[in-house]
Amino acid sequence: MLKQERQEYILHQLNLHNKVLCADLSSKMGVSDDTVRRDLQELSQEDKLIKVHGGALSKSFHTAFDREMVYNIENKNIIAKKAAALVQNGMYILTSGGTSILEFAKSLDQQLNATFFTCSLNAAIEFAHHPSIEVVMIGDKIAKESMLATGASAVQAIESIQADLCIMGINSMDTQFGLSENDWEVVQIKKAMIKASKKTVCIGISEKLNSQQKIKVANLDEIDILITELDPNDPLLAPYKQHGIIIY
Amino acid sequence: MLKQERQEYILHQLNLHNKVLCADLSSKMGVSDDTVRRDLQELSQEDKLIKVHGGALSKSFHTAFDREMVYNIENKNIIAKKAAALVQNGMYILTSGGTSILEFAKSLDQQLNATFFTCSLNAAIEFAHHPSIEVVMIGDKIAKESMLATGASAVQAIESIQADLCIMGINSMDTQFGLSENDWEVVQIKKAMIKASKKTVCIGISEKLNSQQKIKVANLDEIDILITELDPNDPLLAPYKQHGIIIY
DNA sequence: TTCGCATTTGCGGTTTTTTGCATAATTTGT
DNA sequence: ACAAATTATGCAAAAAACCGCAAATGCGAA
Repeated sequence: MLKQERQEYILHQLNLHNKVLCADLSSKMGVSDDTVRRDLQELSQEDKLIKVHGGALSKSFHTAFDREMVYNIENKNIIAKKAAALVQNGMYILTSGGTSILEFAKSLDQQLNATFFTCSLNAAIEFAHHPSIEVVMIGDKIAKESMLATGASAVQAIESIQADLCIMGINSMDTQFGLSENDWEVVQIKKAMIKASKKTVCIGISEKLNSQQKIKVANLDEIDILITELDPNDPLLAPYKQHGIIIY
Repeated sequence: MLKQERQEYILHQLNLHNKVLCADLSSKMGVSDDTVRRDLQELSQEDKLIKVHGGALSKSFHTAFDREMVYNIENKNIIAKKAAALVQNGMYILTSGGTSILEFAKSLDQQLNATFFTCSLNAAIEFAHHPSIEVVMIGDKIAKESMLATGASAVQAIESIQADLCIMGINSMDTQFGLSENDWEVVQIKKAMIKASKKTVCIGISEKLNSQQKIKVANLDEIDILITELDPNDPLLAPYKQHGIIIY
């Protein structure tokens, strides 16, 4: 077994189990403990994993959080305020989940009277804190990573709604591929939401722009409005403007 | 189990329960008391927790000290553990919301494989933190005070379920009036849940016993099991036992 | 292919870390 | 104050990591 091969295998196992044991690896790969140790040491130096006595732990599980998180909250706040301005009394609004949406929920005018539909547990809670708006949770099996209700029943429920606005946090957007996601179930939900709304608003920090993921949610022509933290005239947004999307 | 893994597990448990017992940890993780003690000592030196006799306390919790709170949380923990013991692999379980249910969710065995249905946003989130159980959120209009989905659609959804167990936090219970609540919408949900389950388990601190509220949820004969923080032989529970309810 | 060179790998011996146990000391609750 | 439970301490065995070296392997060039 080649060195590269081994190291890829180690990282693969680490993604699967979040932990690997030196002894396991050496017997599985048919090499000596020392070799495994050296592999782990290298990978650790490359910052790919965390080496511990007896094996290694996945890095993603341990850290991975709250570095740029803090930085982005400011931007998300700018976005949230712009989005909140679009909401008017009496509207029926579908929303996805995600941190941008949570900020949006916090930014809503306290006098606002509107009805929000969402599949996201966290978003539902945030909306429910608001004094006057109505919140409808769309239920189904919960996808744990995203805390989103997904499945046929949720899609059906969404299909039975005629909303004025769909406010959607974006993961990836691109002039070629449009709006895309990595999770098939979530994609089904988002597609249904867009279909069920008169207008679709995408919100997200500009980092998410010009990137794509595996599964397409919608073409750009299905998107009506795009909100980022940038100035509407920022050149980064020009290509989207050319596709007929209104930028705020 | 690796050392770092153990320590992360300890901190995780501490976030969940605000308190851990040496003995609990050693049996859960399959290591000796001494090892756990040494782990706690290290974590304590790193300022990650506060070590006390018999276990450790969460740092954040210790600062905000509230006698009443602590007292009730301890009781709710006792209740939660008893309730968790009733759940077996493969079961379909309906649950209501409330703090007792949240504690119950935290106390579930990490290896458990079961499916939980709930109308409570908070409960759904808590269940979804569990590594292996399935969570189904039953959606509808959110009642803000209780963060519960209520309404005809939710009731219908519940009616289409055949659950093994219904675990219900109680607000008021009484030998005369049975189980009662103040919110009409919530009552509809709870009634539907009891009807949809083979067995109904009521959980709640003993304070809630021998009190009644405006609207009846169920007669005592519809309740199979009652769990409080008290010893099953406590005289306070005797009248309920006489009504054929099993006490844990 | 074959040769030479750099890298990689395995092994023996040593050091360090970790863990569990026994016993003594301490704390807790009654 | 006493009995039970919890903790500290010292110690020994096992596991893992480290070190240096020689053999093996991979790789590029002749």
